Amino acid sequence: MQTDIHDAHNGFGTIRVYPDKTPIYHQGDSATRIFRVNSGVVMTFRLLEDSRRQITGFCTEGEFFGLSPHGDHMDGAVTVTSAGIQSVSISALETDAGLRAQIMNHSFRKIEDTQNLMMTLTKTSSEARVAAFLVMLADRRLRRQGPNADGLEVSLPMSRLDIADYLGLSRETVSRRLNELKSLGLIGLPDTHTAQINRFDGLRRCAGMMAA
Amino acid sequence: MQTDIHDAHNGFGTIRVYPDKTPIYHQGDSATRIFRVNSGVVMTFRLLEDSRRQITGFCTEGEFFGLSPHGDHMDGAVTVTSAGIQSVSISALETDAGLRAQIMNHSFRKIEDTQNLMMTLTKTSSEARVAAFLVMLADRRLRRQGPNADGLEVSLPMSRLDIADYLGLSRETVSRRLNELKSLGLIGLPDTHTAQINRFDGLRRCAGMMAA
DNA sequence: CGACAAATTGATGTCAGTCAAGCCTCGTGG
DNA sequence: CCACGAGGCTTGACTGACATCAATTTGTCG
Repeated sequence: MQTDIHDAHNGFGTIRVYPDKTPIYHQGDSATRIFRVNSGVVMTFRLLEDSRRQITGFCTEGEFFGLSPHGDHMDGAVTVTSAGIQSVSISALETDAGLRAQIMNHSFRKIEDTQNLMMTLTKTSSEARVAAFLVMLADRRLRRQGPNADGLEVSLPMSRLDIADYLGLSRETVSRRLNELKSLGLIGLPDTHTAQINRFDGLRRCAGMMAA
Repeated sequence: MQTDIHDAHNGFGTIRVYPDKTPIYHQGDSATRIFRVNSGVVMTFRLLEDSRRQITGFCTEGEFFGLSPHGDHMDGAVTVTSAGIQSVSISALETDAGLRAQIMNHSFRKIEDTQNLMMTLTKTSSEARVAAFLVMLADRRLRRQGPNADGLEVSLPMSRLDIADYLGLSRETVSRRLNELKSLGLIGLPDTHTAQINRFDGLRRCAGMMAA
């Protein structure tokens, strides 16, 4: 029996690997499947008429995306890096109680995450937002790796513009604030797509709240 | 048999009427019940350490609130006006499939609403936000009443500060933009807590996008 | 190695926040 | 019935943070 990726199953429907910058689905497409990131990074985003963009999330291993209330996707999804993605037909929700519970749990968490993001975007300075972004990535990595906080390197596979569209800033401001955090000694930037966390506590404090 | 409000049932647990400005639950409380607005207006909000506040929603007739992923409420809830509120134990989710479906549907819609709010807060001018807020209230009313768009009066039971904390603005800016929309002829303000929609299309256009 | 895209850096403008003062409304008590 | 007071709303002047525009520099991929 050949292992056609379209037919490969491991308890959550078909599995497939996509190269980076590949659209998984488009905003407005009818939603027939539910997706889960197996490896790599996927970002979801919403577009406005005038081509403005809000990135609604960066999904990594284990996270679901593509959940839609009615027929249509309210966001689009694209791989940031090469990514392994599992998917299952939406109809599986009706039969599989375990999956349903998992999705429900994920939905609640998603609401919380979205509200957290909203708080960050509306109540904090550009510096705090960039710091919060780095803290989020670092936390995510720490959850999977050991708790060696300081000295940790996190990868930033997305472009500055992607970060900007996630944080509601301009790409210039993202650049400025990153270099500001660097000159404060909180982080290092060995190369454009890597950040080194020097003082995690300081970064957290920065993310929490910062008047100026 | 006496109709103790605590024991009154109509298919969705107990019913109770609260006066205005009454807390229903507090942020951080353990979540044991799910709520549904029967009449009146309830607002949910999240607080930050330094007493900043983000209002996450104004709930009216038929809307659920108080859904929490884990044990604790991630937001607080207060009545804006006098309000009739139904509630049911969270354990009913396990037994009642219909309720579960309803809640699930609501959760998806909530994610969408929250993302929409986020778009509004991060991508639009203060004028557009205030216009969008009025459009939302008007739409909500139109869904229940006839489709006589223009001339419609919507009530603003919440304070200017509440609106500001919903839209991520200062109370002064809310005030300024409301009066601006008034002098543009799009709305009328017969009194502080009432807005009259004069040109609904214009208001929509304003809400959609506005450079200046 | 060369060309194009992305990122940085600098200069300037603008929108909304803050501070401060005045107004209007409503409830209270004389 | 009216005077007073308190809280919420409005209006104005000023400030500041981030966007925008523009020019380099750096990075990447053929």
